[in-house]
Amino acid sequence: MRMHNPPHPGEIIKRLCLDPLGVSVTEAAQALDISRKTLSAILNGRAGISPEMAVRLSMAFGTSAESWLNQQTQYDLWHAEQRRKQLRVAKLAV
Amino acid sequence: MRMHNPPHPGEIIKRLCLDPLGVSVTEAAQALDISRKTLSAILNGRAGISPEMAVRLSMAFGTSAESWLNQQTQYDLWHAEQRRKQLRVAKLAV
DNA sequence: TAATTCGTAACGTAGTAGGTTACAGTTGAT
DNA sequence: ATCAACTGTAACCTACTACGTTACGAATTA
Repeated sequence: MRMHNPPHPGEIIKRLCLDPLGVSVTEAAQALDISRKTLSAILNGRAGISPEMAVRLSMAFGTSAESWLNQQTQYDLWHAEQRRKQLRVAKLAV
Repeated sequence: MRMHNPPHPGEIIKRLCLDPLGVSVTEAAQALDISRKTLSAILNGRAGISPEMAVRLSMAFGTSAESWLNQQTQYDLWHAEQRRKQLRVAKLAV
C-alpha cells in the first residue's frame, strides 16, 4: 500500500505535457477535441481520466493510453484504501 | 495494444475465487457486504469493479486490490482503444 | 485599452454503481 | 413430488460522474 497521497493525474499532464510544450489549456483542449471546461476540470483534479480520455492523451502527446489510465487507477485506489478499515468484509480465503 | 478481447474481471472472480472455494454467489455477496444483485452484475460483466469493490475483493480473497483494479482498467482500455480511430485528436508532440 | 486566457458557476444529458423488492427457472435433498 | 436454496434479472430508486454549452469575473498580455 502506497504511503503518500499521489498527485492527481491532471497535475502530471500540466507539468509533463502542457508546460514543456508551452501549450495553453485552450489550445490543448482544442487539440484533444474536448471542451476547455473538461480539460480544466482534469488539470485541477475535479475530474478523472476516463478510458477514452486516456486514448486522446496518448494521441496528442505520443504516450501510452495505459500509462495515463494506470495513473488514474493508482490515484483512485489510494483514496479507496484510505477507507479500507470502514468496510466490513469477511475473509473467504487466506 | 492488446490483440484479443480480454475477459471481464467478473469471469476471473468466478473462475479463480468462487469456484475453487466452492462459494456460492449468495455467500460471497454476504461476505463482501454487498447485495447479491451487485455481485451478480459484476460476475456477468454487466458492471465493472469500482475502486472500493477492489478493496473488498482483496479483503475477502487475500489478493491485492491493485490487481483487481488493473484488470478492470485493462478491460476498459481495450474497449476504448477499439474506438481510437473515431477520435479526431491533433498531435501536440512526437 | 482590447484581446486572450483561465477557473468556475449554472444548467442539462447520459451513463454507471449501488440498494431493495419481486419473480421465474434450476437444482438438490428429502 | 415437494420444498428449500441458489441464480439471473427486471423494475424502480438514489447518488455520483463525465461531458457539453453558455456566461461571468479575474488576470495577463499585446
